[in-house]
Amino acid sequence: MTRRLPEVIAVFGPTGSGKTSASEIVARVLGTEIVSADALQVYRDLPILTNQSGRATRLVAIRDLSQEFSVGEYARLAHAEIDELVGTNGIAVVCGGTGLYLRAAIVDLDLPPAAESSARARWEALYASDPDAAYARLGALDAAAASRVHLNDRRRVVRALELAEHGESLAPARDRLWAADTRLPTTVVGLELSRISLERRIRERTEEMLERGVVDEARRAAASRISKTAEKALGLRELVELPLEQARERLVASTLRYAAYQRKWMRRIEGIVMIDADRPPEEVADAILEVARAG
RNA sequence: GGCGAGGUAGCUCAGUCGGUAGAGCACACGGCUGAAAACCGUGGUGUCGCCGGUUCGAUUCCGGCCCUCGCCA
Repeated sequence: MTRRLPEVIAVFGPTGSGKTSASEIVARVLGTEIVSADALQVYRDLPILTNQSGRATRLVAIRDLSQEFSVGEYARLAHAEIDELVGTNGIAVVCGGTGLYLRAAIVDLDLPPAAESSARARWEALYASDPDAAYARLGALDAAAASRVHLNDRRRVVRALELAEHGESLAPARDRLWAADTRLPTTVVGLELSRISLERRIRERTEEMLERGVVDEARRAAASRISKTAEKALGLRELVELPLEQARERLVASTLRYAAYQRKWMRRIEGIVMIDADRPPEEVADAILEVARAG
């Protein structure tokens, strides 16, 4: 008899680390399903560009391109999916490359509420006309939040003002972003890969995307109404605007850059167990299961 | 071969009326609590094509050479 498994296995890693294939095997072995932690895979009209798996994965392809999406919304949905899987199968696999979303899935971030769009527009306007005044206003309303936010960080200054206006604060009561206290017993695994292997995989995958028709996908997306969150998908603009050769190189380069950013997240997460991902998915899956069983 | 334009950071380029140079992007590091594939902060990484001349001092002015691009042969 193996040791008791955690209720959540979270798999994090850079794009191209093979976390999806490995997680699919893990989920199948454990008789459960995957909850995605990816901010762009939520969009249903970008299956190729955002590397959506052909298999059913929760929280993938749930939004139209015209819709905004956010961590707050994601956190609620993810908790519901995880709780359901744990209820029926005893365990859930969370897999994704968006660091903040992965954290939001496994930790209770206790995010303050969303702002009304009229309030946001009002503060945006103030910031646009006079950033110093907006920042000074924040200092008066919520000094703690102001001290955490830089004057030039328009997005956060505006957000902090929205919250301060309603007696909420951007400065959290408890800092849980990096803390190890999870909602449920959780094992967090990080997939590691040398830069060389990563680059090779990203190049291969980019070729594959082109063969599968990303250019058309991007053209269709660009022609439709697209939200601020969806338009950030790497390569979307380049694939539409640049000649194929240039678009290909830019996509590879920006994906590599993104992978480096994801590595930063991996390093920050407390209690994460790193495993070598430079081997076949079956072996990676075995390694993940082993880590999970070891507690 | 002739004429013209150019050679400055990893890339694209600005600049120095002669006092060893700076932007954007890239890169590195850091931050982040409802846009996170987002947003923000800090950092210049350099034989200023090569050789010589003038000068206290040349990346800058002068001469020669090399290379790139364009036009004409």
